[in-house]
Amino acid sequence: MRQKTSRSTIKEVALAAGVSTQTVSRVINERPDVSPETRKRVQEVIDQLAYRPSAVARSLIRQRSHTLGVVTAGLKYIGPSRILSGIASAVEEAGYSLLLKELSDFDTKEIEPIFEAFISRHVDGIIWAVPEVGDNRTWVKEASLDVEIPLVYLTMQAQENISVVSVDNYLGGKMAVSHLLEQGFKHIGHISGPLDWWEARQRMTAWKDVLNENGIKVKDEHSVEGDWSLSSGIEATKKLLNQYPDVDAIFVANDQMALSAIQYLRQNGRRVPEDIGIVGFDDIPESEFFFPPLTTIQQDQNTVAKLAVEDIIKTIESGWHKLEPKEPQTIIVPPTLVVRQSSLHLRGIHEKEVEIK
Amino acid sequence: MRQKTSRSTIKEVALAAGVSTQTVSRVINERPDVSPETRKRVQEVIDQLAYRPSAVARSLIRQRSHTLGVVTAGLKYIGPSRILSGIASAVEEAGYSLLLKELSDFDTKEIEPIFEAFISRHVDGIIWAVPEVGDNRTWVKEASLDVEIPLVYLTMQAQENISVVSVDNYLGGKMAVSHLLEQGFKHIGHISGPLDWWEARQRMTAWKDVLNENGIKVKDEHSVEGDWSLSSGIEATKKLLNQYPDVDAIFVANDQMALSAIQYLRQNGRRVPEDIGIVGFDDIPESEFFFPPLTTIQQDQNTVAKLAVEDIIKTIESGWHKLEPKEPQTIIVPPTLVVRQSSLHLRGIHEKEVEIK
DNA sequence: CTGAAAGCGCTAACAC
DNA sequence: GTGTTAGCGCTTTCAG
Repeated sequence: MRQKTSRSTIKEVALAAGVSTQTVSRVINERPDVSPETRKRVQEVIDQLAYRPSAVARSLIRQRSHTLGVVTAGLKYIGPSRILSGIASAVEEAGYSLLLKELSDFDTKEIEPIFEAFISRHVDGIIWAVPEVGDNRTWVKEASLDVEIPLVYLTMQAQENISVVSVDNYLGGKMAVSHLLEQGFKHIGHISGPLDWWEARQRMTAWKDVLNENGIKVKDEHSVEGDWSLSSGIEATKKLLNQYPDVDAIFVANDQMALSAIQYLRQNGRRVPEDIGIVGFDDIPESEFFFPPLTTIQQDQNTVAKLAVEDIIKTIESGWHKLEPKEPQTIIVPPTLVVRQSSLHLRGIHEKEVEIK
Repeated sequence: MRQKTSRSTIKEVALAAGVSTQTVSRVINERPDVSPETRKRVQEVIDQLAYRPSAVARSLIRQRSHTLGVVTAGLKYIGPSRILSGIASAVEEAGYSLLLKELSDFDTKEIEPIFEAFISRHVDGIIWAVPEVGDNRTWVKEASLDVEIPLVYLTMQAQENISVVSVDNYLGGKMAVSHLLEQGFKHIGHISGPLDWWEARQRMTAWKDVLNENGIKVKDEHSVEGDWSLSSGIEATKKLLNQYPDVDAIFVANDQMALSAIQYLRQNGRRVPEDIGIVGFDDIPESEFFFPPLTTIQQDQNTVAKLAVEDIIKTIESGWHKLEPKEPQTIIVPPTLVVRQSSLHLRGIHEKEVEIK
């Protein structure tokens, strides 16, 4: 028969089992110093009353909530939700709960109240999984100064006194552009993300650096700024073709823009990869099934999430107190180049000849 | 100067302000019965010490946590994350916090521990935002029987004694197929989602019903089951063309499969929409920029999320107790047909002639 | 208007 | 082994 009245307390269990609350506490915490018979009797009562210890009361007395605060932004995009998914399962696995806050705007100033809510709920640690846009990093750093709680940042520029876990965007950019060069492309343009995003700047800098290292002059009109969206991919491509007519390959800062770029190019009589090679960034599910399939840089966001959770929990469980300065960790995860058809120039040339015949 | 020691308590504030903790409590709760001078003095101390009342202690004494438990699954897909995003902002707006659990598997049996964790943390209500797959609904219903907490289900079959907020999948399916008929298509096939999903069955049933109502015989080989993924869209299309050679239009149960279907058709020399019309379901961002742009059914998941949150908070704040049987709410949100090029047969015929000339 | 006392559900520290 | 006492940080009586 089910217990349908309100949640039962340790007192009620104690009463029903004829022991003190302390003994019940010992049983539910699996302490050794309880006689087998007592334990059994208490356990039976617990099962019968469907008693569940109150995590709230425990948090109060233990000054530990076994809860992590997680801040995200842009959940409607695929990247942030994949990260959150990774965080959620890692947190779960570690036996913690997850208190979620979503920032409605990337560079919002509602950072204070978020920290306050977390503190007031006694979270044991905070994971800041908001992309670095504009100077939101500065605000967070500011706001986090009087937070005496372990804090890890995701996808943010590594810096002193701050623990960061991130994919190596710069390396990814280098891999993409080097690959295009190896394929024999000579005039490699770039469609960047919004340049107030740190990730976008990293990818763009990598593009410039690789070209420079290979003795290729980079001019301003060789790149166009997009905003990550499909529609901006079309606009940017149009503009780039215009201001850089010689372009024979484009490193596009994310897959969505790359996909719409390909679409636009094909509709305008440019073949991919024969006329123009394309490399994207992210490896979204669509990329593999596009025509032509998109060469791209794969970010292992699951690993990033796991590492961040592991790191913060290690800090928590080591009993770190803000008083001692902590040694911040910087973990950079390398991305992977996934080669598909959209960038295969060498082979593309042959296909071209065959088709033309 | 910043306060760098550990969190301050109401006691410390009281001491520093020379009043009792009770008075401090009155100030932070904005009770009227405090003299202006006292209030001011206390407020100053609060600001100076950066005092934040402990939500944990409050939850304990008030037996209300101002926290909602939310369960999702499949966060790596775009649909669930959009819903979660809507939930998160609605919850925030209502002044609640959000405790998140992700089910690793749609038909997992780890439901019990999730409820237990929520109960133990004294959540005021639970939002079950996991798609109905297989008989997971039954398990949840089972597990929720002894949960004396307001509970709302998202995207689930409406039923007795359960509050449900959902998009009208059946209506969406009808809109899609009716639209294709109006466009003059005669042989409308269907690529469904996995049929252990309730949503997939709803959409499929609608397809059948509309055809039947219009005197069209539906045979088994007129539909193929996919699994929502891009790759399954290709497989399913191949199979459908094979077993239903006359097919001149396809209602595809989600946009991802629709996109890869279009891709496959075009690569195999079938023009969309001239030879085959396509309608999808979901309206993902890509659909608008595809070639041809995809006609689809738009689900307003944000509205669904908002309604669910509003409903549960209303129940909570009405002081509902499980003892009284509650009158469950069923809210069905209608979807919208978004017409783009992929389904325009009437116009398509003219274009065809023009092109051929 | 303000304070003292009691207690939310649990556990730590000590007694027995 | 088990019970008693005290108290986590706050709010709710109820006096004054």
